[in-house]
Amino acid sequence: MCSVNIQDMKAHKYPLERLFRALADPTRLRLINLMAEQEICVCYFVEVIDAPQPKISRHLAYLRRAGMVATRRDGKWMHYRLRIPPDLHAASILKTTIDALRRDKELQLDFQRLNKACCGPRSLVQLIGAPVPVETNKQSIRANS
Amino acid sequence: MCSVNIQDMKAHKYPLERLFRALADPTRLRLINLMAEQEICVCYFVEVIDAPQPKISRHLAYLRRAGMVATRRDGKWMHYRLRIPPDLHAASILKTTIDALRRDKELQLDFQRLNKACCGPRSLVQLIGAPVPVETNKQSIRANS
DNA sequence: AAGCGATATACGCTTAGGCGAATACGATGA
DNA sequence: TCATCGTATTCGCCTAAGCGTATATCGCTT
Repeated sequence: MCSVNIQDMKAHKYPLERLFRALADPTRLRLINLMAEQEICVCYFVEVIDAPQPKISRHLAYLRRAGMVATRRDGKWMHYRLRIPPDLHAASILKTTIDALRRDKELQLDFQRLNKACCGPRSLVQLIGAPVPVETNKQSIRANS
Repeated sequence: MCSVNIQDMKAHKYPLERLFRALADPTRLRLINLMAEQEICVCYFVEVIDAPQPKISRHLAYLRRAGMVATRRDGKWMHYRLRIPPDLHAASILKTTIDALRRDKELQLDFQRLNKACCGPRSLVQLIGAPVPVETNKQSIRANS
């Protein structure tokens, strides 16, 4: 269920290199920002980021190969959540990154769009019965803040 | 003297993206590790990392364009030092990165090679009168540790 | 001014990785 | 089992950026 295929991980010279490559893309930063608190369904990513679905899936696949997210299937829907890196330095870097993203005006709009898509009058939840995001990851990425 | 050409900086969507791209390369991580405590002359980078000089210069130029290093000319020699990012989150990420690099066995060897190149019996200092590295950056990147 | 040592840049090539469009896959429900 | 919906992957194209080699630039020294 939580597919994280070790074989898929590209071998980089230093462990942190993989983390930095994963973080070096604006779309992936937006995805990570949205997943910071909650497990999120792919359909919300597509709605909020307003990009072609294959683009979203490709970046999620990149994060999966980098070992940064875990997945959970729920019928037709696929949910993604952040994984806390086992390495303490990497975890610290990711946490600081998320804190920085939360302060970005533009990324705050993503949360607004997520709320609207999720709970608004014409939300996906009501229109097609999409699953409501749930706070998971109890030992959350922000638990130590 | 401290050339940091703002125009050169490539425009990325989010400020952190530039930082992550700069950190997403093994050679640049080695350079950053070596500069963590001291201003370093290019000739030592070439000696320690044991790579073609143009490769070193190119990666240093990348770091310069990303605003991560400052330079000081001393006759024929060019010294590079880390700049503390003005953004607090970026500074924190860089500091954590350096802490992580210091724990890497392979990168510790770089310091050993630096010591040998600098102070050993057949050191560059003695052979060609290369400048001795000096601890600069008094408000050092590690000052707040 | 000429020559040399230290460093920087230009050139051509190669690869990683981004994109849109098309298509494949997998689960559900008729 | 077949259609549909949500998601993933493939394809072809393009750009960023890595590399080695060659060459340019910049200070110093004579």
